[in-house]
Amino acid sequence: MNAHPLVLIVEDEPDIADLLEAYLRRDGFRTERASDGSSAVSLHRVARPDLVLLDVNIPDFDGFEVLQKIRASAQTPVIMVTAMAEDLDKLLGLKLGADDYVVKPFSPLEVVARVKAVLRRVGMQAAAQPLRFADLELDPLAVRVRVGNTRVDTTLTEYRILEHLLRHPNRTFTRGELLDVALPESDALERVIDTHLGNLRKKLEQAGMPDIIETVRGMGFRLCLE
Amino acid sequence: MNAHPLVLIVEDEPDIADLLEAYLRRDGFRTERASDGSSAVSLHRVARPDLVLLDVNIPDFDGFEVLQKIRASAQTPVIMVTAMAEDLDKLLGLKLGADDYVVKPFSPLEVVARVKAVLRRVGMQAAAQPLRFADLELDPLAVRVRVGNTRVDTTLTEYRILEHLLRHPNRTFTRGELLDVALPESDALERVIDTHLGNLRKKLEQAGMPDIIETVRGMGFRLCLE
DNA sequence: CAGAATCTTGAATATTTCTTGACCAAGCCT
DNA sequence: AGGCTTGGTCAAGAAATATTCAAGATTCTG
Repeated sequence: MNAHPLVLIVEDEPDIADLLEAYLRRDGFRTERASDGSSAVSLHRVARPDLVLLDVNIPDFDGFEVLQKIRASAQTPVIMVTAMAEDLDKLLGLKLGADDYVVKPFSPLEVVARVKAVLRRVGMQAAAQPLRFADLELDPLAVRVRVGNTRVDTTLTEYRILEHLLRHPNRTFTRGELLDVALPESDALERVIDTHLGNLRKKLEQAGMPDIIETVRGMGFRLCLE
Repeated sequence: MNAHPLVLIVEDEPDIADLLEAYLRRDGFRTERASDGSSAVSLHRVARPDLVLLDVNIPDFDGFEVLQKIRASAQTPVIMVTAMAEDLDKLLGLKLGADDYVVKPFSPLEVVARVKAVLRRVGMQAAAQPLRFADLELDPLAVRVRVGNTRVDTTLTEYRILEHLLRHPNRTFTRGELLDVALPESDALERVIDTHLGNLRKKLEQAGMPDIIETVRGMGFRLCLE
């Protein structure tokens, strides 16, 4: 089994499928898509996903039937997605054995959380995708930074600041924003950020990656890509 | 948006609605009220509020449905109000659904603070697209200027002046107005603007974009697009 | 509980940006 | 043209802001 679990998204509205795909990929999942019942079943047979996100209302034949057919051949975890609360009743009544349910409208973050929860339950770990820029590599799971082959030993706060900057490249953040991200519960002065950033810069420079973090005088800081 | 943003309060308990209304008005908001789902939707359509404060438990149809119907036609920011922490699950993520949420019992001051925060966030989103004129590009998130591929290194004041001019092309501004925009707290002489503009012009020229800022003798300056 | 690591603070230092005033150039008016 | 007003440029000093450093506080760890 791969370190990056494969999720099969069965959804006929392309916008929603896009959204889910984007969020899942950002968190290190691979995805496949099907937009109707029969292709969902055949894709399941071929791709052997680790989990299926299954909309109830799809053309061809509906989510209930898909679930049934899937379950006939495998115990792949399935999360059902329904547009209406009424469907939920039906689902629960049928006791078909979906592993979880999500009702539209949903937040993609919530869906990702549930996917992770279900996978955890069945004993699989979601892999977070490392963030990269040039030689800089940042691994959210390990909470670790490397530049090329040398590892950079950061503290957690330094890591958080760097991760945030890397997730929003080029954007300028005020000290306040960075403080929120890196030390949410703290009531330290905004100036601590200067210190942490100073330490971070020093470590990055020693690792051979100087000058990535620019200061925007009178505003804050930004990570400069290019 | 008006100087006094309009908030639609959807709440079936008159006491609570009164309270919210009082606090919001005291802070310069205009308010409208609806006490059930269908009137909420129609009022939203007619009044076009800048923000909706939406209780989940209301008669007719519930807050989630109202949110859905509102979102079907507009991106009006919505803050959900719920009585129970359990509902929160559904609200979390904030990406597809509401912009923020509040759990009862709440302090009206907190609610007002969140209303302001959300409006600020939305206002910033409007400001988030890069401004362009020909090869000139100005990115408000990054707080950075480029001409074609070369970056132009401006100070924050220079940036602010340029942004303001770019947001109101062709309009002539007095030195006083530009001073207000770029250095609101300062009590410097108006002539500082000459210096800052001079520096800005020099930098723009070096980047290959000369003569965009015209001087209007006896008046001030303008950015000339045509 | 001790030791280590990390976070926080304030002071000293360094850097950038702002402001001013002087001087020169350009436009405007009679 | 000549004088007067307004704008441009420059450089030096002032002010604001960032960086560094070291020491104390706090939190984590064994």
